[in-house]
Amino acid sequence: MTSKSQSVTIRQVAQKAGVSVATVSRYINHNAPISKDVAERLKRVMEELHYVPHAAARQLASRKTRIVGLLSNNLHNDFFIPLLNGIESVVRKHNYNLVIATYHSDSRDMPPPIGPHNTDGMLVFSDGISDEDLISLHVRKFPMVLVHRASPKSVKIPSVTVENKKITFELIEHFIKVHGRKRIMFLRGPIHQDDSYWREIGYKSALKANNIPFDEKLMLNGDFERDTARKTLNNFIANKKHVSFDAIFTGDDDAAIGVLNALHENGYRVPEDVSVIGFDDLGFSAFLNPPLTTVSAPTEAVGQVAMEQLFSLFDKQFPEDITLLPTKLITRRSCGCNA
Amino acid sequence: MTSKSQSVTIRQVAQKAGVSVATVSRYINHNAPISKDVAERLKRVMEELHYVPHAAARQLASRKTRIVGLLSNNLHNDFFIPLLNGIESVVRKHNYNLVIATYHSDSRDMPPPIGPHNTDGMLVFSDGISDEDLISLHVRKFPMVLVHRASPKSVKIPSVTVENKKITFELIEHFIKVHGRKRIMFLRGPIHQDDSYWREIGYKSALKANNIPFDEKLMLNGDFERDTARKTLNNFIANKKHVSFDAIFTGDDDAAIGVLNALHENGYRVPEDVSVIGFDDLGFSAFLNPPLTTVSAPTEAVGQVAMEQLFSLFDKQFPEDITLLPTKLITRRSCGCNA
DNA sequence: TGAAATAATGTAACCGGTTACATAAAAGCG
DNA sequence: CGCTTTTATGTAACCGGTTACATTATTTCA
Repeated sequence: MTSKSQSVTIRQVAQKAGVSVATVSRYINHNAPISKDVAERLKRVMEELHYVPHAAARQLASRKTRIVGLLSNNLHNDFFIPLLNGIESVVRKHNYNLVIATYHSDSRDMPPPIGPHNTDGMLVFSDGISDEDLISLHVRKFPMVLVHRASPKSVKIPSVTVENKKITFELIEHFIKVHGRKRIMFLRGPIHQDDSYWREIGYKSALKANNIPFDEKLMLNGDFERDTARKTLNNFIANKKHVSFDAIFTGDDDAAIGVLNALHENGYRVPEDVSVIGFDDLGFSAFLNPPLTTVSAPTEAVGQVAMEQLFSLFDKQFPEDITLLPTKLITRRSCGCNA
Repeated sequence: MTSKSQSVTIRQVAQKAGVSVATVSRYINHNAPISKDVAERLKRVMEELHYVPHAAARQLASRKTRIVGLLSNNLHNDFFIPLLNGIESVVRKHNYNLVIATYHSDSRDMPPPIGPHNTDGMLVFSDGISDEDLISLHVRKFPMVLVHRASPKSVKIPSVTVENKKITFELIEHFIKVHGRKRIMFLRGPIHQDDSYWREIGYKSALKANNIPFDEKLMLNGDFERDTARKTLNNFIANKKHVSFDAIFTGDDDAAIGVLNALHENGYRVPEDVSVIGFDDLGFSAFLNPPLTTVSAPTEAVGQVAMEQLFSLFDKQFPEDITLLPTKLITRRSCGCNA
């Protein structure tokens, strides 16, 4: 053994088995008939040599990476666990690899770390990448599926997310009709985030349908993040003592944690003083203090469906433009139910 | 434009800029002096052509992938969010890509999806891969760092995890000395899991130090998972009504959720009837019902440190064999404190 | 039974970069 | 000012696979 840790190549296998490299390649890829005895010989030799085909060489020659990407602006939300599990299960089933990267389009001069140069396609979560970049990749035929994000208007990139508007309408009406709340705060998510947009629409239309005027002072930024939500609400309470509120739709469950925290720190009782509803129904939500009323969203299924759609694009099949998975209100104590 | 979506190659760039491919390569990699005007010309041409170097080709030629892997047996625990964030931040800083894969060594006949053939090194989380495979990779000089797992005895693979034994000793004593508990249950994690092992040692030694006999009926499998923990405890309660218990160390916070759930379903009050302590201090833990007493573990830092160590291996530097990050008991209501 | 189809394999070009080696021009220097 | 260094660039082999094309052996079948 020389000092250079030379890896075993297909030619070494071929030589040792007394066949050509083409035959070895065919054996590896099962894409041409191989005689019984040659196959057995190859199997044995490959084991003896611990041969594993070099991924980059295969990729270069075959023009396929068997890698799919997931691009996101960050990985902070607990929500990623079910999403990732859904994605990963499908990737594994198809025998692909998954690369995960975060990217903010404001990190200009850096191109997205995932693209046609290193993957066969990708899932785009949220607003990590600009419409412009998205369109540019799409016209170059790079397979993509959007997750919790709408396609830019000028193109049709498949998009998978959950029903937001209708359920938000319902939950706001729940505040109003079941618990008699009128001063309902909405912590929206990141600006331009698509779920947040539709939740906002649902929020406003429910207010309107119930003759409650929209008060922009009650719509704050929660960023779908624990810490932002907590800070935002703390600031609000500190600076706007005169602005009353009796309910909060926190945007999502992660933000709900920050909200419960801030309310608690400031002496508000939930649900007596303030009624609270989240979104996602993460694993811990039923066990918060108080148990969180929330919207159950099939996040793992979103990941699975999106990834299946990406694979269907590889086969030149075209999924629905928009796939909306169903959501459902889960009432627990934080809104005032089950007291 | 021909119908084949031929990607732009380095030769096209070279030709259009009137230089050789070697010069283009040098410009891309900044590894040799380039004259000012050639550099500018190349920059312009590359932009015009939307040139992006083909990853596989670079990998094949340079013998480096600039990809690191994370191998795990699953991605179910919320604990992964901080871990992934720690890992990802370091990966991004070094301008690498991250591939994530799950793998059970019992899925025999399949080799691990991550290895020398497609990455420059990897982080191994937990028991997804056998000692045997680990050793085999290690002797072939594949850079690895273990996360929350000990190195096989016969080799020295750097390992990063948290202080388990001492803190578990402390928290068990907390049950005993502060809250007068004597029938303390321990839900261990997956068998052979290293953290679980040391927590078990800490548990037993605390019992011994306080003259409480170890009762094996009180040590059950919780798997560090919500659902397993809930089922295990439900079964226990159903089948062993005669076996009393007044405290539970749940193993980790995720399992704590299942435990709180099961206790609630069976009419036990926490902390009055049963005192509960978790491990990890995940984001939601302070807001469970009741707020969970737990051990704060620097999970994000574990991810960062492990990944930094992996990169240091690339530079032929050798980190500590074992890195133990500090842990701390956080008392909240579930144990009986702050009542 | 001879022609056509099929099975099994080999040869060598090619995928798109990197880099060792060579060379020419410019700069440094005694 | 001739000689050594340094700067800037080009040529072409090479990384480890895949696959088009060619070839021979074996079946199939009218």
